[in-house]
Amino acid sequence: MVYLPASGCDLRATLESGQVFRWRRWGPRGWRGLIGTTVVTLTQAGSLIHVGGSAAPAVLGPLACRYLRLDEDPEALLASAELDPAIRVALQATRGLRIIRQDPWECLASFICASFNNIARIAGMIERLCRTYGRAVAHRGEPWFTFPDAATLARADGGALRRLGFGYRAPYLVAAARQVNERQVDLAAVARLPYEEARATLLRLTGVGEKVVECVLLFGFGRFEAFPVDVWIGRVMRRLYFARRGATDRRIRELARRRFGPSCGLVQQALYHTRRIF
DNA sequence: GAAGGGCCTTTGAG
DNA sequence: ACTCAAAGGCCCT
Repeated sequence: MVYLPASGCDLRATLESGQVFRWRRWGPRGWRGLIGTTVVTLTQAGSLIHVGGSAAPAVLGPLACRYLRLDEDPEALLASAELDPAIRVALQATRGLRIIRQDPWECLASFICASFNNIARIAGMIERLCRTYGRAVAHRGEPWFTFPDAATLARADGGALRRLGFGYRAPYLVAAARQVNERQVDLAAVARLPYEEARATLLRLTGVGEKVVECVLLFGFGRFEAFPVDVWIGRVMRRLYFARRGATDRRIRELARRRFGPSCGLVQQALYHTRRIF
């Protein structure tokens, strides 16, 4: 077990803001889940974060630090943004919310499942996906399951996924897994591309459209220029900046990019989580 | 090339 | 039991 300085990170806001779907409450201030193949328990202890799990302390510390982005200061990004009062309120209400560094493939697959869906159901779907196709990792006598890799899901049967409750997303997920597995879209290469090229490349994936691609760029590739516009972000942004005028999601995203610059992703997640907690 | 509409599966929550 | 809405994408005008 290890203690890390929280550096302002609030675990609840970070883990329960809809960027990840696999963490479960563990005790009064804790969450348990997996980072890669390691079972990890994170506990908020004031200005410290306690890290336990199925690996040596020397591994757990850096793993959690990187995952929670404790090595970065979000305030630095916000310094150059144009923040009106409504945005400041959202940032204040969700203070401590970090953008997690997720595995690109897990993030991609998760957000393909997220389309026209709700978070409770997404979590259930992903849990069944991992139990069915993931690898069992024993931790203190309990089995936990890793997120299945692209090669495994590329061999999965669409019908089987439908029976797991994936609905019309089942064929999307299998198709995307094949594209990734066959390197039609090389995620490692995408990580090195400039934003616009990375975006265009990811959009070739089945089941990835204008909204999901922004989520993957933000949560999976750490591109803070991304600004996912879902139904809720669309509503609040239209109310704030497009009074009595209809605005397409594209226009909203473009306004956000101009206004919030490199902190787009942070502002978006603050707005999104604000409507979830109120 | 941009924008709008119909259709698609399932289920958690009220 | 019934209804509603959900971190949308695809395909066609």
